[in-house]
Amino acid sequence: MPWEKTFEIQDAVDKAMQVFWAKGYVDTSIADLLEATGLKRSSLYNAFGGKRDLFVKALRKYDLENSRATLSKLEAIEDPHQVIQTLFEGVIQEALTDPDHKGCLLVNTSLELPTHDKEIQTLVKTGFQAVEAFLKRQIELGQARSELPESIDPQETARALVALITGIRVLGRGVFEESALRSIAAQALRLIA
Amino acid sequence: MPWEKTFEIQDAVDKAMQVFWAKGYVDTSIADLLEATGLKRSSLYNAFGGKRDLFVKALRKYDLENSRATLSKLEAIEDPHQVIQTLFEGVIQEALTDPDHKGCLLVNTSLELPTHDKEIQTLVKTGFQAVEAFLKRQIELGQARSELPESIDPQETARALVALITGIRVLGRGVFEESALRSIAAQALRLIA
DNA sequence: CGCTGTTTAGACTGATCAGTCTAAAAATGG
DNA sequence: CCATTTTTAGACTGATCAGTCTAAACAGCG
Repeated sequence: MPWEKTFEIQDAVDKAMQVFWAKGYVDTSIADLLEATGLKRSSLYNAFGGKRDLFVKALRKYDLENSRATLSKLEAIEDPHQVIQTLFEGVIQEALTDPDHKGCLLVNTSLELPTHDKEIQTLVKTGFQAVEAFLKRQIELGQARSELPESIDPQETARALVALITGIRVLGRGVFEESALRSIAAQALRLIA
Repeated sequence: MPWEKTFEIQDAVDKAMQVFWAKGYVDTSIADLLEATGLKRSSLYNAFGGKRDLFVKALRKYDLENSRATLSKLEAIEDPHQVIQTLFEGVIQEALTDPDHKGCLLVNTSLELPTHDKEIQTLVKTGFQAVEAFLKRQIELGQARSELPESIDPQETARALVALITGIRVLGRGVFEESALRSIAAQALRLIA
């Protein structure tokens, strides 16, 4: 018990996350998870409770290490306008370069499990709220520094930007081409100009 | 064969559509469809080919009778600005009043079957393109009548509006409250002002 | 009424699913 | 090197899935 195997466990969650991300919750079978993690059936059920619990762990990991980590990195940029532009560029880059077109696990989950599970629902909700709050802060910061116009409403604009990112995430999975996605980003910048 | 039962068939497709819309493709079982349509197993497999074929029929019906029908109705309004505003109001109203938070079947499908099926993929894609083209036409019409500023790019703006609608459709399923959805609509109108 | 072809009723099939359980293996601490 | 505890291997369970098939009911038409 002092001796621990958290390394392998985190690695397994990461592998599981990739599968859930690519195939969605329902389409991912235990067999898929066993293959991806390399774990054996009993080990998986022993280490995590079952499919749902593993999914929650994977979703938490995604939220922390993909979503929020991205926001943290962006905070290093000083210019708020540049922060938002870079955020949209990153989302578009991900949509264009990912051969599997996985999109965003939080967005995908919000559509797949609309009412099913309270815990997951809350997780998704707070994930989105984090992005909204981040954008609102950046806009306010930009206004305080007179780099963004005072005329725009930070709260409302942040929400619209979240909607646009969500749109890119969904439409980027096969409906829109690169030029269309870039159009969205361009219009997003118009909202903060 | 002269004697026909197209009435009942269309009715069955409609019932099936409601189930697919509410539960998604994978979560809808044949048993669900039998219960909803009132058909018996053999009748369903006889009338339609199977689950996937029935889904395609349901999706086509949705595209025609929900999505495109809405656009047609909106075309009766003369003022393009009013058209777009009414469109957004309608989407928000649907999100707020539907107790099941079903969202939009085309949006839901675009996330559920990203790569699976060529025919469905195309169906979803053209559904979105219809909305984009509609919005582009309205913007151009508004510019021709000098009711909308010449400075905005009809194509780009139309795409951004599609992304915002998609965002509302996704976020309206449980992540955003009424005020947040209204913020998005307000910012959408800023894009055409 | 009786013949023909279609529709219904529902049992059945084989596959797959998530999750459990037992017994062997491995690793710990003494 | 032994005893205790955890981990692994994989057979097994019961449920559910989409889809098939046979036999009975039921049309239409002569």
